[in-house]
Amino acid sequence: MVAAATRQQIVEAADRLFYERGFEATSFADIAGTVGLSRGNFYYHFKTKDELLDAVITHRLLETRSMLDGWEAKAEAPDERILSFINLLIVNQTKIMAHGCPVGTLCGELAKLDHIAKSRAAELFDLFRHWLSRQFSAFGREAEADALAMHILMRSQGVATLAAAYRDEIFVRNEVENMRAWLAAQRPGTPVFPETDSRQHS
Amino acid sequence: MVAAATRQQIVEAADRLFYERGFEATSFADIAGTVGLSRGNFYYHFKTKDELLDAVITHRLLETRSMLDGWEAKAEAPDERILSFINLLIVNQTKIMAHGCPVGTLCGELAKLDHIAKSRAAELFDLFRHWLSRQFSAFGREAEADALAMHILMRSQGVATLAAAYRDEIFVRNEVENMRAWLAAQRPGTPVFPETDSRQHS
DNA sequence: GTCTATACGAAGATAGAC
DNA sequence: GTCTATCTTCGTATAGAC
Repeated sequence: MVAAATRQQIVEAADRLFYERGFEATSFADIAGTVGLSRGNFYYHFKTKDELLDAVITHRLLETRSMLDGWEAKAEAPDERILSFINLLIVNQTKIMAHGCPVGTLCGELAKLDHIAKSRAAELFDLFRHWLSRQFSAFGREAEADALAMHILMRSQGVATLAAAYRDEIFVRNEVENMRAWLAAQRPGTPVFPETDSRQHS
Repeated sequence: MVAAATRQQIVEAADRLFYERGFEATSFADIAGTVGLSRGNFYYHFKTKDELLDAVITHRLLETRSMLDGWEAKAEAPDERILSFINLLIVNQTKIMAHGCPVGTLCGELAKLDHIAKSRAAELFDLFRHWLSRQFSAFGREAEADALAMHILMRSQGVATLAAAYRDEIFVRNEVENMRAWLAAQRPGTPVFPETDSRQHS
């Protein structure tokens, strides 16, 4: 096996296991076992666990960028693009109910460990934040674009956390519907009454 | 030292360290060092780490119940009581920006570890959920009380996660303000327009 | 590039003296 | 009830053969 290919396999296995079990709880032996490598050979590719974590974060950053590019290519309208973000909670529902949001849980774990890579993991949030912010600007909400981006990011994090705690599909569907309604109400010039009701529905 | 007092000291130290560093990352040596005990003596009080975790969760459940009772005693009006919950994000802002929400992060970690105590930790969420639900019922929103409770719980989790990732006080204040506005809009009979605007403000 | 063998330290847990 | 000493397991990391 070519080194680059093996390395890639390791990164992808680590990516999955870090998400499913957490960074600290995943051992080199777990990853080596998944890939079908010996523990010894592992160190030919990654000298330390932190180096591997860095590669995993880089991998996630690339994948995230590619996903955001895909959403941009798929729709011209900024609100349709933002809907792609909201729909991620549905698309990844099963995984999220089992393991939470990959970004939120990694950042949370690294914060508690006071890990050097904490700020790099937060770049994953930044990717979403700034992409969303650009969409809200294009939506005609330049002045509040960043706050709106943070708001919807906040909601997706809250939904993911409670989805994992309760494994409740109906809750997820409800909140996704609330997010869609909220988004519709953000359109400039939309009459606030009576179509958009800030009152929550069950 | 009386056994019960030492035990209580251990539980409180573990409670703090589990919150600050996480359950797995906290060793018996850390806790013993904090309390000023030898590692050996530790096992006189708790035979396993899981037993200690159980005691910590029990302790948190008691403290949470007592806090909720306090909020009920302090205000008759259900919306004022719910405001106490929202204000928790401000009262505990410093800790939350450093370590996230104690409930959300513990549930998240135990979920990844697939730990037996996961469901017990989720009882902490249940305490808030059902208390909030009762307040929304008293507020005149019986039919949607549980969904409203989940919604505000979701928001507080999302705010806590992003607060820890960005350590941004202004974001927290903004979102707390949004939560208050949302709550005001939940009062039955409140005109939706023009006072309550579902549009987000920066 | 991959393997086996092994060093080293950390952490959970136990035994037995005081 | 608290201590010291010790056992065991596991996980990171290294050395060196193939």
